[in-house]
Amino acid sequence: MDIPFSPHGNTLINALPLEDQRQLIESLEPLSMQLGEVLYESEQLLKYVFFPVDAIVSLLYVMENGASTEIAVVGEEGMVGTPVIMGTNTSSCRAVVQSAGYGYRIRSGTLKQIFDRRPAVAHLFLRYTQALITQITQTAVCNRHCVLEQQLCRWLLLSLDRLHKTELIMTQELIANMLGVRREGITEAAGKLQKQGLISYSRGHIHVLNRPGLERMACECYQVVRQAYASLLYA
Amino acid sequence: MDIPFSPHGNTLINALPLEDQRQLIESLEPLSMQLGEVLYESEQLLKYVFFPVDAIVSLLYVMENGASTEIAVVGEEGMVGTPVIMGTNTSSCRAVVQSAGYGYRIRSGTLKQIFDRRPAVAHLFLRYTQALITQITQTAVCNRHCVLEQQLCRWLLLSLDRLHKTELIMTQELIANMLGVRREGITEAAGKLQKQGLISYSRGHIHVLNRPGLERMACECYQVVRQAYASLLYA
DNA sequence: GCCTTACTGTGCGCTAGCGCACATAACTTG
DNA sequence: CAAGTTATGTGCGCTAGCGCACAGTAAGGC
Repeated sequence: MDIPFSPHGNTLINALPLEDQRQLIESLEPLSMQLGEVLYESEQLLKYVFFPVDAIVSLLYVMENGASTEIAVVGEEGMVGTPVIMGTNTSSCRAVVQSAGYGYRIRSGTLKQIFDRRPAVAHLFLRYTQALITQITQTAVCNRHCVLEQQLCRWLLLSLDRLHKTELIMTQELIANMLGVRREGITEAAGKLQKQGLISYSRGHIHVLNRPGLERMACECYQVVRQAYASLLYA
Repeated sequence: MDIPFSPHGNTLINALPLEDQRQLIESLEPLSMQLGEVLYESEQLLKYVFFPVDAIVSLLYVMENGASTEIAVVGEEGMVGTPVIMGTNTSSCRAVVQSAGYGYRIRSGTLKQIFDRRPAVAHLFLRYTQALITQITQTAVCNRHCVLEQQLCRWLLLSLDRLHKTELIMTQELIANMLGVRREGITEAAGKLQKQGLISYSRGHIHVLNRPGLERMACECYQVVRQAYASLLYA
């Protein structure tokens, strides 16, 4: 396969000791992730674990009536399929590609073996999972207490952090599905942000014009999550 | 210490192979947990990990403005302080005793050592943490999409499952703080349940009269969590 | 037994977000 | 470039839950 990988690859993998990294890379398989692609379905056997490079993946819970909520978002800083290392072989969430790009995958069994035999891998991946838990926690809090406009800011910032670009390619419809709200609600909230000169919106293309402003507009939830990921690598 | 422990103790500990169990029990220290007691504060060093026996503990996130949300509830089926085994020494949540009772505690460092050296312990505790993640996930979903009355049912059922009694001792004020809603909202929702003969309420004492009815009234979120914990021990 | 304190019930105006129905407006495809 | 498709903007009535104010009412202390 001939895939134009980002020069930086996946942070989680890069942070491993060289020896462990080599062991892991041997079993990695590059793949391209299309917008909307479902990496795994809820309650389905997790055949692979994924490491995004320049793609973003959403962990989405879908209710019986079709209502959905994004529980967390994963990019180049993490992995998709943490239940595998936790010793479970299914997830209650669906994993959907939210921003197309590239990444790696590895067979669940292979990863679990490496995880069990290599303490440094176990240590780092568990710490990552803890950061993910913090993100899920803040999603729960934010869903309860923050107004839509703030939630949108948090969501945009989390996506920005994982894309390293100022342009996001996503429709309001898509964002609404992720946040579990009406599309019209996003139109309104995004309109306000645009009026304040923080973003510019046009048919599926969002340009972030003033990131610090966006951060000031977001609720505290964003900073909590950011902090959790920032401290991940320093211990 | 002479504490009247429940005959059954903590499920998580009981499920360990005898050898591992003995190792763990050596370092356990019994303690009584008072209603409202804070086992650990958010962002504070986790000195101990706790194993409730007949107490229930809430993991509570408190926002800057004082608004709170319960993220998960832990009883005799689990442990309080999972971040320790994940390799982090703080939590973004506060742990508060929601129903008084007894339990054990163990020094974080000691537990981490046992976790690192005993694969069976690691395996079980990680599986538990995954079930906890499912609970947090459903909290996020429920906060977004379910009406208060359903959420109250879910919450009552989760508490019941951990108490093995039909009487809960908790005020509406307390429940409101846990769910992150107004006390008046609980008055109204509880009133409806009472009118339907599902519970009877009086000044801090809730009697569950019709558990199956309560389950039918709850949203799907409860069953998802229940299922996650049920399958925990069978693999 | 009285009095304080804690718990619960109720009413009322307000707001955020929902559901629905359209009206535009911009890409895309033939 | 016409036509269909997709994305966004807007309006309107509706509901759940909030914030506040206050009225009962049980429980426990002295």
